[in-house]
Amino acid sequence: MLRKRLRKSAAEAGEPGLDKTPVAGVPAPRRPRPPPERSIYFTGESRPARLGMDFFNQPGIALARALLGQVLVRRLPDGQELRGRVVETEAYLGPEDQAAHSRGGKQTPRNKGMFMCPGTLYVYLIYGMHFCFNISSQGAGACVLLRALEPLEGLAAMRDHRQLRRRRGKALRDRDLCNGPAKLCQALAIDRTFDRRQLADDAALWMEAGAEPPDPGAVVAAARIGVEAAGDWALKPLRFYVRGHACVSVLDREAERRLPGES
DNA sequence: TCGACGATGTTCT
DNA sequence: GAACATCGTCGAA
Repeated sequence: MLRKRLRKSAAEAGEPGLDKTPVAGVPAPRRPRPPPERSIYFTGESRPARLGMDFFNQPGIALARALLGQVLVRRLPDGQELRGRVVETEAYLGPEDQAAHSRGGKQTPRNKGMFMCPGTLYVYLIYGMHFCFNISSQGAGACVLLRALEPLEGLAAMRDHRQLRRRRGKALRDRDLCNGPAKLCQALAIDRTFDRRQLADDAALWMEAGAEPPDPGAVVAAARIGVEAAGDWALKPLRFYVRGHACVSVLDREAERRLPGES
């Protein structure tokens, strides 16, 4: 009962309009902004196009890289839109990948979304209390896990959502709102009801083209997180993140040193 | 800032 | 009954 009340109040707390609060330690977004006195909602300026099926229909590794810099949008029931730029992903390659839920071609009611068409969401509960958010890619049983976002818009609502589970009232830094797979789900109010929905045509959740992709030379390929039991597959560089970005969940200094141009 | 640890409940063997 | 693609808190440094 109390929990229900808390959820409701958080959903109602979001303020409409753009939240221009910059993220500490993050270069200012390069997305062109309208003059301050003119809201984009009243100028007729259109938002970037939603990414369609064609975008998601690429192999897991390619999609994991291509998602960096794109913008995830969550429209709340009250109409407010939350936006975050993707800064960290992990590719799961399907039956051969010993770290994937689809390893060995295993298909269960839970992981069905992994086997559905590219752009299908696979949202699952982990450790009994957290949700993780995946996007199906090309190839049966292959998908991409979103691990971290840079909050762009609707930070107040994100903070409210994130604060629900925390005992102490200490305010979260902007960079801590979405820097983990379960954190971003919590901040954007993404739960299991989104499982198996289509990112290409859903009314409450979609992906928009980012202003510009990260410099390919700034994308770190590192081992995935939390899959130590997967043997050799745990070591493969299938996690991708934007080097130097404050919102990345886990840094891999060794992998960063392997980047071209690094000594 | 980092490491240890407990919370929590679904899913699968 | 064990495993689990995590997170928040606390105490030590």
